[in-house]
Parts: sequence; C-alpha cells; structure tokens
Amino acid sequence: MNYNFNEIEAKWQKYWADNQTFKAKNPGSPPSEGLGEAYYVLDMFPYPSGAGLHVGHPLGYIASDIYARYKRHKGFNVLHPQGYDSFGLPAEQYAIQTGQHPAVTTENNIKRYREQLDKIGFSFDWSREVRTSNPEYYKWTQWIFIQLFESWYDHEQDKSRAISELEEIFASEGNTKVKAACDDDVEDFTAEEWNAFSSEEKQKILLKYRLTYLAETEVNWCPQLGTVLANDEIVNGVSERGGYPVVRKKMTQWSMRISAFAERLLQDLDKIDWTESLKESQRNWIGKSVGAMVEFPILSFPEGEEKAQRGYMTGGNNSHLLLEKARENRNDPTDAERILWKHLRNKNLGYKFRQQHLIYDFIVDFVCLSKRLVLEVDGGIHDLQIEEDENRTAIIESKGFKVLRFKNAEVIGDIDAVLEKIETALSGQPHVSEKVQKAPPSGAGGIRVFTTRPDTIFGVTFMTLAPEHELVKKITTPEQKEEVEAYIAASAKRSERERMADVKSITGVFTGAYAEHPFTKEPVPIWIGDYVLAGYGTGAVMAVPCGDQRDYDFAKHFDLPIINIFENADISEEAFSGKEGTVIANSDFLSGLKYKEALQKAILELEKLGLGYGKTNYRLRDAVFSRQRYWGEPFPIYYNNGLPHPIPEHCLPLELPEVEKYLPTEEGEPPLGRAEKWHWDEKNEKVISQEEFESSPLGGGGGLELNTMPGWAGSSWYLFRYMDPHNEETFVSKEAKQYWENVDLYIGGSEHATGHLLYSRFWTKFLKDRGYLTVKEPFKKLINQGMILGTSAFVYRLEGENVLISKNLVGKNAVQPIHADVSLVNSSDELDIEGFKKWRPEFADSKFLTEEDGKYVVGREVEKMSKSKYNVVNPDDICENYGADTLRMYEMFLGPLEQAKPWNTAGITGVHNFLKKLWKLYHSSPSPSEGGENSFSVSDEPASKDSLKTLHKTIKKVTEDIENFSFNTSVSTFMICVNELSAQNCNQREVLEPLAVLIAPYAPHIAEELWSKLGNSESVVTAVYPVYEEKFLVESTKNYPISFNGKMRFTMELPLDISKEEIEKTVLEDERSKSYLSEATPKKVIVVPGKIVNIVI
RNA sequence: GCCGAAGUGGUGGAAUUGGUAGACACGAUGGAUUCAAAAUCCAUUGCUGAUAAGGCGUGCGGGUUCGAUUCCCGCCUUCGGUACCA
Repeated sequence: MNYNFNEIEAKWQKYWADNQTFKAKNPGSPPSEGLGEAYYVLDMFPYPSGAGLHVGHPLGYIASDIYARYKRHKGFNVLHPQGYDSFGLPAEQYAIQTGQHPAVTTENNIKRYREQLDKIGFSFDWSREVRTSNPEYYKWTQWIFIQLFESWYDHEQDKSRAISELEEIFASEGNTKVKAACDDDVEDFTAEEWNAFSSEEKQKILLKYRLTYLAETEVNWCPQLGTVLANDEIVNGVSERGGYPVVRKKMTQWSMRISAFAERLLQDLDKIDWTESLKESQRNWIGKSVGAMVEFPILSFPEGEEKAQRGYMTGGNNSHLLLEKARENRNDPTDAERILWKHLRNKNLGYKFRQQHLIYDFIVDFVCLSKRLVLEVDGGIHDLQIEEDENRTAIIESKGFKVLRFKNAEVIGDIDAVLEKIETALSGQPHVSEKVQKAPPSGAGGIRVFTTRPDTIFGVTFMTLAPEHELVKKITTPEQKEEVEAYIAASAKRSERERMADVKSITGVFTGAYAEHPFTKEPVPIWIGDYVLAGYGTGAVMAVPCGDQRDYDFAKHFDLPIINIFENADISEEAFSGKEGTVIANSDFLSGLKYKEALQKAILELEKLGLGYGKTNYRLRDAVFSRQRYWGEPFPIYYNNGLPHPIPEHCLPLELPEVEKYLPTEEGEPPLGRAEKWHWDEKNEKVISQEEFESSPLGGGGGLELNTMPGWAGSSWYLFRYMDPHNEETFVSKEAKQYWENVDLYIGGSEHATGHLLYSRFWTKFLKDRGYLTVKEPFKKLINQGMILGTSAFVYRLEGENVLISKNLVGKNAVQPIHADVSLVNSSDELDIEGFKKWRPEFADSKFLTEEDGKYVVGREVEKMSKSKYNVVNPDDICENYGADTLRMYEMFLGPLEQAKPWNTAGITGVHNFLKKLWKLYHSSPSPSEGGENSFSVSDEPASKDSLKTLHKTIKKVTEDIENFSFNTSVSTFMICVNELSAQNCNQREVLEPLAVLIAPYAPHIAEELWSKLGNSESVVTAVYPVYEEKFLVESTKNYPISFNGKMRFTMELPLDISKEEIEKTVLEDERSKSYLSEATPKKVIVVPGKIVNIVI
C-alpha cells in the first residue's frame, strides 16, 4: 500500500466528525467525576471574509491544534473551540453595494471557511461553535452592556459596583465623599439636595457615573457617506472613499469608562504570561505618567480686568476656604433660604439656579448663571455690614451680574411677591449662552497644566495652550486677536493626522496675556501652539525650555528666554532631560535638591499654596462604543424623556430588525432608523414598529437606540461563552466557569494588542467585580503567531515596448515589473509562458526574451500575501496535492511560530517526502513479484539498542519543543528520527507504536491510519503519550572535540568515566596533537569533561 | 524620537545554561534507475584555495574569556508598535 493521503485524510476526518472525538466534557451534568484536569486552548476566532483562507491564516490554528492534541495525550480534558466574529463592516459594505443581506453573505462565507478548516484536520469541538451575530449569542452581549450600564466604579474599593449602591450613598451622604470614576462636569450635592432632585435629574446625574454612558464626542462626520470616519479613513481633509468633505461634529455616543480600570489593567500585566513586547504595547497605550497638576493664575484679561479671576484651586485669596464655606452653608441653610431654594430649584421660574455659589471672591446665596442674576437673602448679621454689602454688590455687578437683595422677613412673609420680583428681573436680563456660564475646564480662572516634572517649575518661561483650548478666546488681547484667530483657523483645517506627520515645523502665536508664576509671582507669557494637543492632559503645558526639547525648540524659534535650572547641565545646544542624579539649581527652595526630592518638595509647596497637587495621568481614554452601522449588535436601550433606559432583561435579545437599505436615513439617522418592525418579546407582542414602541408604556414618547455596537463588543467575552455555549439562563454557568476558569493558551495576531486584548481584559475585570466571573484575566498565556508572507513573482516589461524579458537579462534596462500569478511559476522560478498569456490576454502577443536555456525566469520578492499581488497560496490546493498532514508540518517547519516568514511552496516536498518515509517504516519493501505494492509490516521482535536510543532521543526533544512552542525544531527532530530508523531498517512495534503517538499532534491523519493498522481499535487521540526513559540514552564514550587556541582541529572518542588528567594525557599523546603543537609545550590545557578539550599554545 | 524584536550559506532556518557554527530542509551540481519523463536513490554543496595544506567566516568596531552566534560597551541596518503624551 502506498501513502494515499487524500483517502486517509478524508476517512479520518469523517471518523472524527461521526464520533465527536474532540467534544470536551463539561462539569455539571452527570457524570461530573472523572473529567480530568481542564485545559483551555483558544484561537482568535476569525472574521469570515469573502476571500476565504490563504495558507497564512491556519498557522496559529495549527500550532494551537498541536498543543491541544498534545494535552489530550497527556490526559487533560481539553477545550479547543472555534467560532466566528461575524459582525463587521465588509458584509455591510457588500450589502450596500448589492442589496444582499449581510446575514446571507456571512452565512456563505462561514460555510466556505468551515470547509477549508475541516480539510486541515483541526481538533475543534464544533458543538460549541459561537457566532457573534447570532441572537442567542448577542443576547448576552446586550446583557453585559446592561450590567455595565447598571454599574459605577468605586476608586476607594477599586472595583465596579451596582449603581443602586451609589444611589444609596447619594441619598445618605451626597456625592462629596464618593471617590468614583465619573464625568468631569459633575457638581457637588448633599444628601438633602439629592433627595430633593426629581427622578429625571437623578438619572441625568447617574448617567455621569455609569460604566457605559452617553457623552458628546467629537467625531469625523462625513455627511455624504452618512457615517463617522476613523482618522485613517480621511486623507487631506476629505474621505478616502469618494473624496467627500469631512467635518468635526459633536455627536452623542455611548462610551465605555475603561479609563477607570487603567491602573488595574496596567498592574495585572505582571501576572500574565504574555510576551514582553505585547505587554509593553499595552503599557504604552495605557500611558501612565506621574506628576502634578499645577494652576497658573491668569494675570491680565483683555477687558481690562486688573485682578485675576480665581479658581477653586487658588489659595492666595482664600477661595479654597470660601468654597468649603459655601458647602457648609449649603448644608445649613436659614429658614428663609430653605423656602426660597424650594421654589427656585423646582424650576418654577424656568431657569436653573445654584445655591451658595462662588462668584469671583464672594459666596452668593443664589445665582442663575444663564441670566446672570444674583439673589441675596440678608440675615440679621447683614445689618452690621451694609457698607460692605454695597461694595460687594458693586463688584459683582461690575462683572455683569444683577443683584437682588431680599430680607429674611420678605421671603418668609410673602414668597409670591419675592418670586414675582425675581421673575421680572429675569426677564430683564439678557440670556447668556451655556458656554460662557460654564467654567472652563482649566479651572475658573487659572490655567491648569499637567506636568511630570514639577521639580522644574522655576524653569518655566512661558506657557503654551492648544489652539482649541477654551481659554484662548477669553484671554487673547485685542492687539493679538487677529493673529490668534488666523492661527486657530489654520490649525483647525489641518487634520490631526497632518499635524502629527508634520513634527518638525514650529508654529505658534502669542496671546498677549500673562499668567502668574505660582512661586516667583513673575508674569509668564501665554502662547498657543499646535504642538500642544487638546486631547491630552488639560490641553495646556507649562513650558520649561531648559528641560524639554519641544519647549526648547519653541523658545529658540520665537526668541523666548531660557533659564537653566540644572546644576552642571549644558543647555547651549539642546534641552537637558536627565532625571536621576540631576540636581536642581537656581530655583529658590528647590535649589540643591535632587530630582526626586525636588519633585516632592515642589508638590508639597504647591499644595500649601492651593495651586497644585500630585496627580497621575493616563493616556488611555474612554472608548467610544456607538457605530452608525447596520451589521452590529443593537443596543438594548430605549429613550424616555430623552433619558436612556435598559430594556427589561426578559425581553432580550433585542433582535436586529430588517431594513430596506443599509444606508443612513435622509435625516442622518443610522440605518436602523429605517427599520419598520422590531422583534419585541414583551407581552407576546412579537413585532412592533418604532411608533408603536414610542406610544407603549415603556416608550413614553421616546424610541429605541438606533446605533449599533462596535466589532469588539462580541469578541470581548466570547471565550467565556465557549465554556457553556447553549445555556439559555445565563451567559456561562457557575460550574462551567469554575471548572474552565480562563484561557490557558491563546494564540492570535499581534494586531489586536491594544484593541481586542485590552477590551477583553477590561470586560473580564468588570464581570469579575460584579461577581459574574471568578477570574481577573481572560488569557493566561498568549502567543502571537507571525505573519506568513507571500513570495511574489515578477515579469519585466521593457519600458515602452511590448517585450517581457527574463530576470537575468534585465541588467540596466529600464523595465516595469509586473506581478505574475505564483501558480504559473514552478519551483525553479520558471514561468509557464503559455499559461501567463492566457491569464493576462493583453500580453498574448508580447515577445518573451528568455535565458540561454530557453526558460523565462521570474523575479521574486517577499510581500504581504494578498489577492492584488497574485501571491496567494490556497490551503485547499496544498491539501489536495500534498495532504493536510504535509501542510500542517510544513507550516510549522517554516520557522519559529512568532516570527514573520515567507511562504515558498517549493520547499514543501521536503516535508512530504518525510511523511512518505515515515509511511515506509511501517511497510515492507515491495518485491518485484508483488507488483511494487508495499504491505503493512511491523515486527513484534525486540528493537535494537540504536532504534530505542533514536526513539527516546526523539521523545525527549519533541516533548521539550512542544512545551517551548518550538514546533519548527520538532519537525526537524522527526525527520532525523525517521532518517535514522530507516537506516537501521527498524520495523519493530516497540519503536513504531510510540512514534505514531508522538507524531499524532503534528500529522494526525497518518498517525490514526498507522495506529489502526497497528491493531488499535480506539482513535490515537486519547493514546497515552510515550514516556522518555533516560536509560536508553546513556553513553559510555564521548567524541571529544579537540581544539587549539579555541579552534576545533579534530575529534577523539574517549570514555566518559576517565579523569581530567587521563584525558589530558591521552590527548597530548595523540599524533595529531603533536603535529599541531610542533615541538612547543602547551601553555595550558582546558579539559571540560563530557564537553571539550582546549589546548592553549 | 521612544519602546520592542531581529541581523548566521544561494533560500527557510538550527545551535535551549559561553564549549565541534551552518542541524533539518529547499535550491543547485554530478551520478544511478528509465526508451524518456515523473518518482525514487546515492554523492557534493559556507567562502577562498587546486579536489591539498592553510586562511577567512554568525551586520560593523572594540572588550571580557582558554574558548563568544551566545556576555559587556559603542555603532549600523531591517522589521513591528507608538508618538509633538507635557
């Protein structure tokens, strides 16, 4: 019998499918004993694209499959599932072009993927397949979303907690003591205030704390395409597709508060077995920097305001104390204040009022910021300070406010009259826009900056704001206005990408304004420059040119002063950025201190002044979670009165509705806006329209969310669903999650380093916090397989002529390289000219200049494997021509798993020949009379010592290699093994049976066939892994390399049990040694027993 | 710029703790078999030299060591990630 791989592979693939050989046992249902130890091997599931698989795709799957099969031999209960990340953009775009439903496209692609995967002989447990686009699956994606919605992050306990617990805290103590992750614009309130809020107000506030929340986000909106574009989809300010204009637009989008988890995501990296480079990517992405927040009060305002506006951090005029005082007052109102507040708060007057609010340096009783109206209620104490109050009123009114003053008695006696007066005053006041009344994020009056080097604060010679910074408009002096506006306009035009690309040019404009240095009180000029990014930190920097190269360049360019505040540092050419060992100089109280001491001291002094505090900043930003797409998970959210609410759990899944077109609506709503019928399970109303929903008790006039979730939603938790994929009660049962825990080995591409792998860690931590999981991390060990590159083939066309010349004739001719399909080239790089002409008819009449031997040789280049480069190699073809076992072993043989490496089909014969030789070991040589057919022939005689040595050497090496994921070297080891056994004419069962098991993880089909021929009725999959025995490898002699001055000259066979001295004596007495020594006496002889002898002359 | 990985024959790669550099393959050359081809088998194959002796050789330049692909210092190049991150 010859090695008929096609037949053998089909046979065993059917056997595995029929017998469910790879089905992993789950705990729970009986018998739950005897499960064995759990081991979870997972591949990153694929997006089923229309192009199908090329030979690069299965690389990681083969590696994980080998490991999974190895673990089964070792007695583990192995979970090795596969599924599809089946929501995504390509299917949607195809739908837009052709009208075909993405579900149909996806289904077809999956079918094709499955066929291709099955041919390679993977040991997947297909009974656990998941697809992210299946309602049974995304039901739980939606459920997790709701859990996020119902949670907040407590920095005190460092975990996510139920939002109901937050409500309890608010009700009993307000929000001032809570250390929660929340939006920046949350205002302080007391328990009393909270309890007095309407439920609508409460919901608005809670939304600022939820782990998934609605926020205004700036996005790149393309009106023509009706969609949001990522930065890299924009080229020169217009869309990459179609070239339509793109505008920055604020949109209300769902966001995920991943930033709350930044520190844990960073710390826990130390606990997982990932490559250092991948961990480093995540560390950089999280971007922790420790430093300080510092406030620089603004000295001059263009309106001629002499005195700086002071923010809450300012301590020079006690505003910090004032603020505390205001809070106190709020908690302890007078009767009159309480009465008035009750009326004001309920918005009876149509405007929002604030209580005990800081206006400049004064606490006012009530203020309506949008109408600039201040209300004061005078208690008894006021009689004594009428004059002071007058001053105060004058100052406040000079800032554009109107002040109304009431007496206690007035309020208590006739509240209606008071309210009437207020109403009249309100109507008389001009309306002030939202923007102006809001305090700028940099603090009410000062410029807040984040710095990692507060120790260099005495080196500050100017400040730079991002052009988008909200303070810019307010502080710019009339003289500078024109220039500043021109600069802002110019930089707004440049896309973020352009700004990033153009690193070298230094641009900026002086605003004309000055800030006050916190310590020296010197004026510091305020500039704007687009090297400062609005999105990082506070969008403003304190510039220390002596210590920061960008500040240095900026200072040099605009001729700004540079102060050297480092001892013994030369800053004549460039900034000095050293930290450790640096001593600060020329810096008042910091002079003479080392970097670390100065850093702490600076923060301490800033805190004393109320102008700063230590702060840790993270680069990691909250993740936008809304997409204006069709083919994604619908949000389980509806709106009532403009506020979002989760759909009741029993109504999940909220199924993706049908639409007529996959484009946005004419009103600019996402494609789901076109849906007429929604599947809706509540109260047996199976299908309802958006209108019907709106008029239902739930809807209350609001509709369902029309955005869908991004691609990473479904992939962030799929690993847990595989543990218990058909559970309808919960996303994974308690028993299953306790038994399987998390993924022991995860294999996939490194392109997911900062996306999927980070989000998945985030969701896992969240689910753990809320008690839904028992593990902190999703993936214990992770390996990135390297990309398999294509080897493109080129023909060369002479410039301007219809002549194609062979590679070696190109010389200095001007030629144009043209991709040739690699299937038209043989292993010697010779082109099939006729085939090429057929393939590219435009070259049918071309003249082909060949080499002397008449061959046309193509040029070769390694490129990414892609259709457009005609270098794609299809695994189906390889399986057809060489077999799946050959494909599997060859992919492993190409090189280290984690390394990128080019594919070259020519090399596959080496592995294929090896499998043929392996087959031959188990078969007798044909005798001429038998017509050349081999027959199965294995002897039960004892094997030779040499054969046993070969076997055990192989067991040892292959096992070590598998444990180290060094699959390429284990393939070599198998080759050496089979070469040796062939030379030994070994055909003993004693050797060949263990060998079949050993190779089964790599070449499972041939192993099964040989295993069954050896007389085993059970599959080889569960056969016990051979045990390495040292005794077969024990040697009595060693072939010593004898070197002179470190150069190996010859070898000598010596017994291993003789002493150093004896070795030295024997070696020196050897004739060859004498000739190398040529009379000289050796200076020194190094003998390392069992290793080497080195003679120094 | 920063972070990470890597530079070894014509090619993919091996040498796992400092100990015979180039395992195992591909390709190439020569041969056997065959009418011929495919397949198979044998031999040679780092460079140089003459098929010898010898010399050179793991990106480059130094160093440590009896001995360095491996450790140290300084460069160069390639690939990947990331970026005016304050």
